[in-house]
Amino acid sequence: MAVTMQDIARDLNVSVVTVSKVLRNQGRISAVTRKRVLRRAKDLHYRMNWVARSLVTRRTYTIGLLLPDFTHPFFAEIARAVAQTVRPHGYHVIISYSEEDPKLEISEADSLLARQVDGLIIASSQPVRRLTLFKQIQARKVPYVLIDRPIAGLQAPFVGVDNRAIGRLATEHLIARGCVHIGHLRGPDIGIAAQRLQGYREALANHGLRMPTSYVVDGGHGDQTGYEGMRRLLRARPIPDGVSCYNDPVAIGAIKAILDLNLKVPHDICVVGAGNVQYSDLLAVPLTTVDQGTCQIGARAAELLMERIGLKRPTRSTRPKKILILPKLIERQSTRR
Amino acid sequence: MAVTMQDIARDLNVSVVTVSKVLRNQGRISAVTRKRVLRRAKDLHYRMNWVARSLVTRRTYTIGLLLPDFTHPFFAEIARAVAQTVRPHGYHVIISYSEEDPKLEISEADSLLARQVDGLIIASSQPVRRLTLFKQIQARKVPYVLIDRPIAGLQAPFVGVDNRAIGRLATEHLIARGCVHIGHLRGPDIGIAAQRLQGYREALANHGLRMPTSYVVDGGHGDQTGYEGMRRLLRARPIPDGVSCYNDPVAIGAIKAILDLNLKVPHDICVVGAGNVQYSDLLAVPLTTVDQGTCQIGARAAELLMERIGLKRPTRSTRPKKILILPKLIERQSTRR
DNA sequence: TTGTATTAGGCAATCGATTTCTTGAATACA
DNA sequence: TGTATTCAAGAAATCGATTGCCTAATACAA
Repeated sequence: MAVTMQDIARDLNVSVVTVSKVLRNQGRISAVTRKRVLRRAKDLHYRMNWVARSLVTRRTYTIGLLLPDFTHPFFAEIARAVAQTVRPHGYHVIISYSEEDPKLEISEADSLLARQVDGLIIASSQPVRRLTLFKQIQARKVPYVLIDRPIAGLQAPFVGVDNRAIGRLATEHLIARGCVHIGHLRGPDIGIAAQRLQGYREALANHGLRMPTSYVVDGGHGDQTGYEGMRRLLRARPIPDGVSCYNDPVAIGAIKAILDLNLKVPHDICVVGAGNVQYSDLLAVPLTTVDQGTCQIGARAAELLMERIGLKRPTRSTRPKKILILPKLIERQSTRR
Repeated sequence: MAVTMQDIARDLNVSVVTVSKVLRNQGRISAVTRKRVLRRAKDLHYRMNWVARSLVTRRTYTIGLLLPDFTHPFFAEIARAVAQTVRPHGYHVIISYSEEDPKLEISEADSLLARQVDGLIIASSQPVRRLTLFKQIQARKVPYVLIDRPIAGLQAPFVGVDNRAIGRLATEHLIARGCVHIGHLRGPDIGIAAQRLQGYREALANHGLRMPTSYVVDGGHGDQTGYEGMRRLLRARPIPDGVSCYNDPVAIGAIKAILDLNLKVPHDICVVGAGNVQYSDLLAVPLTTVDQGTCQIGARAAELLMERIGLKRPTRSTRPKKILILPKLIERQSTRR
């Protein structure tokens, strides 16, 4: 059986209350008693039972992190940043993943709440306009922060990257590198992909450029689909001399397609990805990409959550913060000419 | 305030005990009462308070996963496999990472134990012969399983990959592909790297081959060091026509070095990595590698832990299991000729 | 001397469940 | 009819802490 405060109290002929107070540095305790308690606690290798404490304080010092998939480097890095940020506050992170399944996401969220987590960070895969999950969480008055994927029509704190800026940055970089026929391999995802596409268009517009509609092609979200998308894009005339891609895997697929046609990257065609995934610099042609500040997303989200957990009274007054991380262009081989 | 069993009991004029029994499907309860309780619970959106339950049952249905770094795809995948495996048992996973810092690892383990986790899975970064951490855990009688890195002199369940087999498989594959001058870029890590090196030597010996000592070169553990290692290896005479590498990043660096000298992979030199990291097939030359069954490691470790948590009496009788996952060769471009 | 503060520490209730033991009523059996 | 058995439900103790209020002792001021 583990050592409890009772054991210490009994040994020292004091009450558990006294022990508890000493161990929390709280209340008025004489130096002598304090020393005795501390001493005995150390001797017995006493460790607090956090479950018991949590029951009465209603704080578990645990947050839930609900992601679609933490194998993906993007989410893995977020997880690390979150864990790192909350650690100094004495918090731990319970992970959970939904595999992009809205039902599973709800049941996992439920189960995290049952464990009395003090807060939640969610990259939700709920379909648009399905707010039940969030309403439930709100009803339980558990603070939460959304990340990566904003939910339309929801008043909730959010941390994500500025996807329009990503599209803009990538495209402007191509323009700066002298590309004049700039295509875009767009992604499948409605929200994010659409915004990156919009950024692409904005950049063009800002520079008074117009591209044929055949320059925007669906590139899916993986290297396979990126490859196929690029094949299609390469049939456009004039052949593009620059491509901005929905994400890195798509860009990698695109580069393959280009090389397979005996064209050169970046000599004939420049390629920009987005995401700055690990190993981006180990590829056939190291990929210029837009870094989406993954660490920052995790860290800011965690900070925001800590803040909201901190204030007991959920201040209805202030509107929930939305934080947009500014992406940053990372130039590598694939556009350097 | 959240709904408790009390609320249900009061509403129905029954005792909490009855409610508790119904909700756990335990004890003798009449169909009528059961229905009433269930009904009311649903109406009030009752959710169990797991903290309270844990206090008395001494089960938190939570395990701790202590890794050096879960940003690394290897560990990320293990984390996923673990979470997936324990989910059906009603378990959740608290993650913690040590950043390869033994001190931090100890304090994190401590803090996980204070949270009353039911078990621990650890990829430890304790230096050799420092068993204090594990002795501590054992003293608390919390089941644990080591993964990836075995700890010498410790009687503890372990799940990892057979590293000798990795070296052997890689090298035998090169032999099968007709390579006759086979080098090895070894890693820095004493335990694992040494075993892979040994596997390399075994394979050669099994086929009656002998290589000059200059064929074994330190390749570090990243692509940068792998690049440099390969440069050195390329100065050996005769120039190797096959290289087995400590891990994938090293192999990727090696391929770069080879290509930079205007040699062709696999035509002039075959390269085999180890680890089968994500994106291995997106590289300049898709990399033949030895898959180390990452998922399996996580899954088996989790199963083992569930098993040990299951039996109340820690059976001292059976010696702790050591499970070695058999690696598997994945052939891609870099050796296909 | 009396009254008021201050200090050190403990009592009892509480958090929200589970567990063990009882109890009273209904039913079965002799 | 009397006794044994079964059944549904509850009382009380418990898990290991925290919290608010109380008390006794000492110090200080009037």
